[in-house]
Amino acid sequence: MGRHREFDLEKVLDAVLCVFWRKGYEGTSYADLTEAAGVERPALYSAFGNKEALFRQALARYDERYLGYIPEALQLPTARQVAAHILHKAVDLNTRYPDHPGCLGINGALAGSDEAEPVRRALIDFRAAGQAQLRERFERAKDEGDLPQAAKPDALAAFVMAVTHGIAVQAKAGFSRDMLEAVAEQALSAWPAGSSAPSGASS
Amino acid sequence: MGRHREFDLEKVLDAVLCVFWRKGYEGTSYADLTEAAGVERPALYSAFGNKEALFRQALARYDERYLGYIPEALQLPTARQVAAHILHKAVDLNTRYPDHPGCLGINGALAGSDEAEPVRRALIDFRAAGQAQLRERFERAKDEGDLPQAAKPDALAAFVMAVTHGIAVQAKAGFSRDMLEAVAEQALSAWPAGSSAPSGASS
DNA sequence: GTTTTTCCATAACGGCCGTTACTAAACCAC
DNA sequence: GTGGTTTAGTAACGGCCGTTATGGAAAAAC
Repeated sequence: MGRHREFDLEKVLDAVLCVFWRKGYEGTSYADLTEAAGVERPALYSAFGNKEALFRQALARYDERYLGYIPEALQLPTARQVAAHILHKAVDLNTRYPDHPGCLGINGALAGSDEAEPVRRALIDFRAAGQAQLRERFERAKDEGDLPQAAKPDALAAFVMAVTHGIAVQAKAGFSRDMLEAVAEQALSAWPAGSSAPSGASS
Repeated sequence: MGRHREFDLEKVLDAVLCVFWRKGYEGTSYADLTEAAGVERPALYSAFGNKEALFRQALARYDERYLGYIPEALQLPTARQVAAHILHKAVDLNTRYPDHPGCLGINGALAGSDEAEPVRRALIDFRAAGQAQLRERFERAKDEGDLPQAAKPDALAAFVMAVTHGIAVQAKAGFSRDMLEAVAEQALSAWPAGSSAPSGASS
């Protein structure tokens, strides 16, 4: 039934993802995308739909390829370890690729024209989902005595996310990995102590 | 000699500033600007120069009109008070105007097309200048014993800025003021204690 | 081998971008 | 009042945007 596709869908999506990561959603043009992917415009349209659909698929791939450390972190025994794991992995992710520093969720769309509002909304929801996972994990920690009864899981989750976002902003500004590690360490130095740690030592 | 300007330069700049604040640099078009300012395009060009020059003047006005709390904070007696003042005022600034939440420095340009790189650079320098002020202030605090000898002023300054940036990102995502206050408080809860506080109680 | 279906690529679409001639109007100096 | 000068507003510029119609090449079906 007809001609075969001549390019690798995943490779193209990876190339597209890197461009979005570096230039944001609105800052990326189809000229950028075709150059990076080695595929002409109509092929991108037929394979992924329009620009917004393409970005959403790139975001999903970003999640599965680069954000695996979050579910990883959520399974650690103590809340502090969860936070530490997320913060340090975020530092690493934000500085690992000099060609596209920072993270897609922050770089992609903070401000921009009205037309891109749905995409910004998608990114906000994306971050909110991660934060909700974190909050639930901290609620469990509170039940387990790993966080003190006075701890506010939603505030702690928001704090960890805020530091993560701040790190992303600074990574995009060119901060060194060491400096970002120091930021993460400082954020952790005030972590509330619970009455009992379920298992393992702190990271 | 010649015709008089029919509009108030400062009012126009304020209107322009609010648009940039809300939509970022690249996301703002001259159609947006003329509508908000009530002034036609050529008038903006003759009064402020091109779009980049206009943005830079808006940024300067943002500094003098909304970031006065930073020099204010730098004069407080203890480093912790400095950090607390900045964090809480940042929360306030980021949530005070529902029409343009977040802060101009973050909203303005995190990612975008290559053409806007000079503007992004200007914003990065802008933030770096603030961070350098903070670092110098913390170095003084270390000399005064207000911060422990082991404290790293540059890391502390980067941390305060990171939390500030994270708060800006979250404000733009619609977080409540209370939640952002909780984030700021959590950031402060780990503040390193010095051997002596020069004067006054902690905020 | 012909037909049919699918994909690739050139090229073009209308629309908005930032920027600027150009013309008319308003003001000062004389 | 007249001339010189600065501003205001209309309208247009070339260029890039995201998107798509179109025609030819390639592979499967018969």
